[in-house]
Formats: sequence, C-alpha cells, structure tokens
Amino acid sequence: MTDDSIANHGSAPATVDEFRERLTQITPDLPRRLRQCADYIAAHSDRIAVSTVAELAAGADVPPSALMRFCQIIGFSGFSEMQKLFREAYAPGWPDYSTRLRNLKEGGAGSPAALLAEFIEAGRLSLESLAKTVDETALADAVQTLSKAETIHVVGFRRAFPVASYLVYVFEKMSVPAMLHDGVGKLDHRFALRPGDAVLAITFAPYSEETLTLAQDARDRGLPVIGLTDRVTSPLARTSSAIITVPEVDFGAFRSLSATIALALSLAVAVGSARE
Amino acid sequence: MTDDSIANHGSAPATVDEFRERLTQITPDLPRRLRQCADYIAAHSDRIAVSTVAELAAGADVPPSALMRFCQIIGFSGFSEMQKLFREAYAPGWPDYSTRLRNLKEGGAGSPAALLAEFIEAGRLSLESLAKTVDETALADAVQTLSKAETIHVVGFRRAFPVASYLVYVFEKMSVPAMLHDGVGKLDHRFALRPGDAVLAITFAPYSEETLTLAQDARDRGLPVIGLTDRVTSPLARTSSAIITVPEVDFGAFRSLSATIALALSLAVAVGSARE
DNA sequence: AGCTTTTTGGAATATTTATTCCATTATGCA
DNA sequence: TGCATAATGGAATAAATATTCCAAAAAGCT
Repeated sequence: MTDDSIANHGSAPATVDEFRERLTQITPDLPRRLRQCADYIAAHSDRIAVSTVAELAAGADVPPSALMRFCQIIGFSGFSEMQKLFREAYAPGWPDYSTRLRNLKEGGAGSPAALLAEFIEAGRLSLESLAKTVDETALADAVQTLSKAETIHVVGFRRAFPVASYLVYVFEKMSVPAMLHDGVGKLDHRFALRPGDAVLAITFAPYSEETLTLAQDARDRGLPVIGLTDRVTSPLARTSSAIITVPEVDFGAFRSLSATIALALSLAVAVGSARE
Repeated sequence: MTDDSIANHGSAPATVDEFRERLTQITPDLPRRLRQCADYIAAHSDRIAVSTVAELAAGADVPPSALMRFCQIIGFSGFSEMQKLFREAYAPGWPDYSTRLRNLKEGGAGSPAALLAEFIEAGRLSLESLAKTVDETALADAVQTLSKAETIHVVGFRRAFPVASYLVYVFEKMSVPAMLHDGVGKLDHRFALRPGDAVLAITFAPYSEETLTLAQDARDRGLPVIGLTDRVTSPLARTSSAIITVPEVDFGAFRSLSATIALALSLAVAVGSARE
C-alpha cells in the first residue's frame, strides 16, 4: 500500500451508499488480507453496527490490525467512525417498528389490531424472502417474452384474481394491450388467443382448473406461457415456457399477496418500458 | 428495592420475548428512576443493540448507574449481558436481505430485478409505516360496524379494485354475505343496498367518482359507510362513518398495495370471526 | 541472489465504556 | 418528629475495546 492510497483520509463516506460505492471501487486492487476484509464486510455489512473489531476480524479471518487498516483505507479515522455511520443508519429501517408491532399484538389474539400485526409481519417476511429467492434469469426471460407479444392474456382466479386484475390495470396505464380472463358470465375467452400473443397465468395451490386449462390451451397453439405460481412443482410448470415462483408466507388460511404483487408489478412495469 | 427482588439474578431472560414479558411484569411497582428506565427501554428496545449505557441513560434522562441497576433488576448481570441478547436477536430479520436487495439493484436501473428491488422496498416501507400509523380505534369501530351488517357491499375501482375483489374473496371464504360492486356492464347496483347493510368503500387519489357516488348514496339512505383511503382529507371522509387511512409508498407511478391488502385482510378476517 | 518496498501479525498502549461503591437524599412508618 | 429503609447520583475503578507501532515476513525488482 503506497502513501498515496492511504491519502484517502479526510474523505470518509457519509452514507452507507457512498460506503458501498467506495468499497466496490477499491476492492479490486487490494492485497490479500485487506481483500478478505473487504469481502467479508461487503457480505455482512449489516453486522458492523453490532460487532466489535475483534468479532469482525475473526469473521473475516484476519488479525484485528488488518481490519483496522482496512477502515482507514476506506477513509475513516478508524473502526469506531465506521461503526458510527452504521449505527446511525440503522434507525431509518424501523424507528420503533418492532416495538409497535408488539403493542398491536397485545390487544389480544383475535383483536383486529393483533390480526393486522400478523398480516404485516407475514407481508414483510414474504417480501424479504422474495428478495432472497427470486430467480433473476426467469424474470428477465419472462419480461423478454412478454414484451414481444402482441396481446398479453392475463388469467388468475380466486386469490390470484386480485393480482391478475392489478396487472391488467397497470398494463393499461402503460398502453400495453392486455386482456383479463376473468370468467365473468362463464364466457370462454379462449378464442381470443391469437398467434403472436402470450399468456400470463397465475395460480397457487389449490391450483385453479380454469387457469391450467387456459395455459394448456395456449401451449397447444404454440403460444408462450409465463407462469406465476408458488412452487416449481406446480402443475403450471408443465405448460409454461418460463416459470416464476413466489414464496408467500401465510397467516392462517390467508396470504398477504405482498410478494406476489411486488413481483407482478415489476414484471408489468419492466414489460411496459421494454415495449416503448 | 428489597433484597428479595434483586434476587432475580441468575434468571436472565433468554429471548427478547421473555425480556418484554418480564419488563411489563415488573414495571408497575418500580421506583421513579427505574420506571423511567423501563419506559424508555420499552419504547426504544430496538436501540439497545447499538447504544452505550451512557446514551441510553441520557435518553431515559437518568444517570448511568440507574440504568445499570435496571439491567440487574431484570435479571441480567449487567448492561453488557442485556445488550448481547439484543445484538444476537438482531440477525433473524434479514440474514443478508439488504445486501441482496443491493445486488438486485445493480442489474442496472430499469432492469426487471432492479425494479423488483424497488417495489419490494416500497412494500416493506408501506407495511412498516402502516404499523406505526394505524388508528386502532377506527379499525375496531369498522370491524364492529361491519360485523353487524346484513350484507357488506364492497366497492373499489382502478387500483382499488384488486383490494376490493380480494376482500370479497375472503368474505366468501368466511361465509360473510358480501357483494362486489365492480361496474361490470355498467350496471348500477345501487338498488342492491338494503336497510341493515353496510358499505366498504375503497379509493385513493385521484378518487374514483363512482365510488364516491355509491358511498354518498348509502349515506343518504342511512347505511353505515366504512372508508378505506389514503388521507384523512379524502373526499370519502365526508360520507363515511368510520375512515381508515393507509400510508402506501409509491415507486414511480405505481403503488405496491402491500399495506392496503394487509389492512383489508385483517379487517375481513376480524369481521369474519366476529360474526361467527 | 541481494536489495528495496510492501504487507502482515501481534504485543503494547490509549481510549472508551461498563460497573461498583458509598455518601447523600428521599420516603415510609411509628 | 425521629428513625429506619430504600433510592439516587456521581466519582472511582475495572473491564473491554480500539488503536498504534514495530519487528518480521513476503513480494517485487534489478
């Protein structure tokens, strides 16, 4: 390490974002031990706020002094200054969210507030788990396929229906030709499927017969089918050209749909902008 | 404080839940300064993991030694032991969730994965903010009103429609008589409103004319109207007997609906069980 | 291979932070 | 009102933690 690069002093990152930027920027040309620090910190930045130098150093498998040097190279005066940044940035997430949740639950099991707390929690967990498990490739494939389609046929019944209807609403707002197969009047819309179209089918266990049928139908005619479902083993997988799974956490017999809607929304917006 | 009560030693809470339980249990008969500690800690337990004794003591407006005593009364050997509990319990929420989000975003602005990350984030924020701002009284009132209604008329268009339709789905599953006013075929269902019924109206800015009209109509006939909307200044407030607001965070022009659905769901389930 | 420069580990030190102790003040009781 | 008991604040001490420094090892260069 030359004197020049230590001259980063005095320009400490002021936000977590700045920190990450600097981190990725300097990581490539760092000697072995310092690289270990950078890698470990990048993967566990959430623990900086609650750990000691010794603990982090042990995690990165380097002596404490190496971690110390690392902090200084990034621009901090030392570890404490870096930790301060993370301790302060730690508030915005949940100023006292968990406390509040607990209070809500104390209204007593079955009280509306307690129920709400449970659903909020389920929603949050679903979103987090979606972030962790989403298959980016499948998502990109789906976007690709749908943006090339003439008309997008969206189908979903029962609890998938709200998602389907929201999708169509968003497609409309973005001027993407889309059709909602909602089964109103028991009309069978399958003749609306035309060459060049694509189907976006949404269903969760217990899988809706109508949805599967429409997907199969589209498949038979050679149209691409994008499946939005809960497991890779879903019957929808057999008929779909791309399948995206959403890990939704239930509370009781009902699911929050948070993750499903977030996914549907990003799908729709991505398709909308790809088509412009 | 007698010697007996200090004898809590050796039975330190092993989980955050146990901690809270003990806290509420002992708070009532605590002298002034210790009570201050208990209150402050209860309201800010999320900051224990990242603060020093001095900081927390300053927050509670007591000398550090008082906070120290407080820790021991709860059963810990000292502050450090208490902090340890919170530092360890801090992981379960997001093993590396934020890291993951960041990676998703790095696919580039506009990429499907980046969009998804944004929507996930918006959903999470919405849920948290719902937890913090929900009006428990209004919620309880709404449940009360709806459980006494013969038939519940649910109305919501555009982006409120997915919520309305999900509500009706859940009501059906719970055998609650409910009717979705969806405007299919431009049919005007308002004659369906009968004495003893109630209306659950959902609308967000820009408020849908049809929804407001139906709410007004119900009001004129003396039926209770529950409003689910985005601000207390919503036009829906004028016609509603109870109004519940949902702080939904938008990303771009679209909203995640996570908070709205969580709220709707708990409303429906609470009503469903109240009617049994 | 021999010399120079960079990197490394760990022991020594400085600083911060937790914890205890006790003199003082307040409170409850006869 | 006076005595006993509990509560309090702050200064002194102990412990943990961060930080520096330097000798030794490794890497790069001629």
